[in-house]
Formats: sequence, C-alpha cells, structure tokens
Amino acid sequence: MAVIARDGVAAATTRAIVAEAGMPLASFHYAVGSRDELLSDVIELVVAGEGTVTLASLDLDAPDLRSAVRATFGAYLELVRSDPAREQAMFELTQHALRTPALAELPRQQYRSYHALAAQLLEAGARRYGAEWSLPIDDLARFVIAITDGFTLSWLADRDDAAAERLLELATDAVMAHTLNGAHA
Amino acid sequence: MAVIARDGVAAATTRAIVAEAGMPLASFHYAVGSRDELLSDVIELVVAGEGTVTLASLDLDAPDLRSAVRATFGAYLELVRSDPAREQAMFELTQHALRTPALAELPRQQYRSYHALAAQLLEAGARRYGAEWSLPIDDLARFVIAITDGFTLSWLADRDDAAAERLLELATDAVMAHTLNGAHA
DNA sequence: GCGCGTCTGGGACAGTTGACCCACTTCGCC
DNA sequence: GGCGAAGTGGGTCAACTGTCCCAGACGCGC
Repeated sequence: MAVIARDGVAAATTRAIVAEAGMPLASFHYAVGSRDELLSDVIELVVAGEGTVTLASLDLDAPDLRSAVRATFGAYLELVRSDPAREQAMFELTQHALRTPALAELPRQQYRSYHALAAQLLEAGARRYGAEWSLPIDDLARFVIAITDGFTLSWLADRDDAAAERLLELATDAVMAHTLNGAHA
Repeated sequence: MAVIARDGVAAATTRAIVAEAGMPLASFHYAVGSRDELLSDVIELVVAGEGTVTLASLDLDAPDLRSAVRATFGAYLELVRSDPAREQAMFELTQHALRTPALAELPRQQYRSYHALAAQLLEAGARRYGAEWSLPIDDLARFVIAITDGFTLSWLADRDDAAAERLLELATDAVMAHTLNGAHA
C-alpha cells in the first residue's frame, strides 16, 4: 500500500514492493501466489480499514444533527487532505480491479461496504439526535457516498480547499433536507 | 482512446495504439514525440469533446426546471451506461495525469472545464425557466460535478441501474433546493 | 546435536515496453 | 519527369517486468 500510494498502482511492481518491505524478491512469490493476488488482498484489507477510520470520526458530541453530519464530512475531507496519495490509491485500485477480470467482483463488494458504512453512520446520527430520515436509509447512504467520492475527486484534481469547504456545506444541506421531526436546531 | 477505453491506460502501449490505428510503429514517434505527449493530447481532446456532448443533452423543452435538471442528469447517466468503458477511461486518464509530473497540471484544467460546463448548463436552465440560483453559480456547478462523478463511480462499481435512478432523483432535489422564485411547477 | 520446515540470496528466464534508426517508398508540386 | 518532403517497414536496443528455481542459511523442537 505504501508503494501504491507513493507511486501509483502501475509502479507497484514486485521489485518495488519487496524493496519497500526490505525483503528478498524470492519471498514475494513465497508469500503470495502472484501480484494480482496481493492486490486483491490489499483492496480487501484497505476497504475494511477505511471503515473503522471513518466510523471513529463520527462526532456524537456535536450540538445537533446538522453539525454532526457536517463534522463527519469535514473529517473525511481532512483525511483526504492529510494523505491525498492514499485516497488516490483507493480510486486507482478500484479502477484496476474493474479492468482485471479476476478482480472484477471486488468493486461491487467495496461499494457495498461503503454504502453499509454510510448507512450505519446515518442511523447512528439519527438515533443520537432523535431524528428520522425521510427516505430509505440505503438510498441516502448511496447519496452520501456519491457526494463523498465527488468532492474527493474534485479536491484531488484542483486542491481548492475553500471550494471544498463550501461544497461540504452544500452536501450537508442536501443530506439534512431528508430529515423528519429532528431536533436539528 | 479506443485502446484506453477497451483495455485501460496501462494497456495503451505504443504497439497497441499503432495496431489499433493500423499504422507502423515507426509512425508513432514520427507523429508524436512520446507516449506521454500523446496521452496529454488525448486528455485535452476528450475533455473538450465531453463538453459538447453534454451541452447537447440539455433539454430545454422540459415542462419545468426540475424536469430539465433531471433530464440532463439522466442523459449523462445514459451516456455512462451506453459506454461504461469510455467513462472509466476518463477517470483513469485523470488519475494517470495526477501521477505523472509532466501532466500534473491537466486535471486542474480538466475540472475547471467541467465546472465551467456545469455553470453554463445551470445558467441556461435558469434563464429558460425564469428561475434564479440562490447561491454563487460556481459553487453550485462544483456541486453538480461532484454528484455526477459520484453517481458515475458508484454505477461503474456495482452497475445497479435502479439505485442509480433513485440517486438521480436525490441529486435533482439537492440542486433544486437552491432555486429562488422559479417557475418550477 | 540433528533434522526439517521456513525463509533468503542470487540468479536466470522469456516476454514486453518506449524509443530510436535508416534505407526505402509514395506522392504532390514545380 | 524529377525533386523533396512525408510517411513506412523492419529491425534493434536497453530497460524492466512477473515468475520461477535452487543451493544454502536459519531456528526451533526433539
């Protein structure tokens, strides 16, 4: 993952990987069957990791639901900003998997996992603030993930911090538009 | 572009490209200086093309602004669905450019172009239906592009048509939330 | 101390890649 | 008809890649 984040998936050759890990080249095929097999494992591992990191960012001490939503979006942007290469690597891994027949099933699972994570966050938020979502949680979760991917991509492309912050406000509003009877002062 | 869409950026070797074009390998370096130079040209060309295609999809015969917005989102999704490989190629090209120092400036221009295009569409829509956007057009344009990228990515990953359609409704609502005194029946 | 499974070191292999070269053909224009 | 630029063909080159191989070192349980 260190190699992929630093130099991209294309540069993650067997030699580059073992150099990073400080192990002999022979150990590579001793440990894993092939390069594709390793990439597959990396995706699985890294998707799972993404989940725990983002879950931990849920701020249930915020004064209201809107602040909590906004803070969670903000935490994610901060994550991207603090390690852009890593986030770009995630996109690259997804694209690579889509292109590789043996890995073609992984992106589906990856996004299922993302959507489940978003749904979990939304539910926890609603429960904490006594609010309710006015549409199926899965639809709203997909919306959240789409927006998150979207602002990540645009920030990666132009690194416009101020625009990204304004975008986060819009995203928060868009999500909050689907609350019922919430205590969202 | 044909090669990139079919097999990905990584497979777009000089030999694959000349084979697709039916020209001798020597012609490659005769026509362009290097592979990176060609990729740079491809990105520029393709970004410009994206613009004209999407502009043409603007439906000003819709009964109201909401329908027009919805139809434009729908047309884009249809574009993605009709040629997923092409759209994936766009993402791959962006990622590749971000990784290649010589091309690092391109994604910024690419997204500037996208944002300008969205702003143009939004303005045309508002003018046509006598509505007004309640926030800076550039912010809303960035929001539109982010959502567009987002639903494209999620559809590419899981190919869930029904979920994508529902997502489009949410996206449309989110945009329409920022209209003033519009004739949006 | 011995044996054996675990891991390492160095090397090798065939295949692919971007780039380059140079003699040759083709073709429009004078 | 001939001339010069534009383009072609075939070949070569060094670099790099994934994968495999095998002799040996290491360490741990008996």
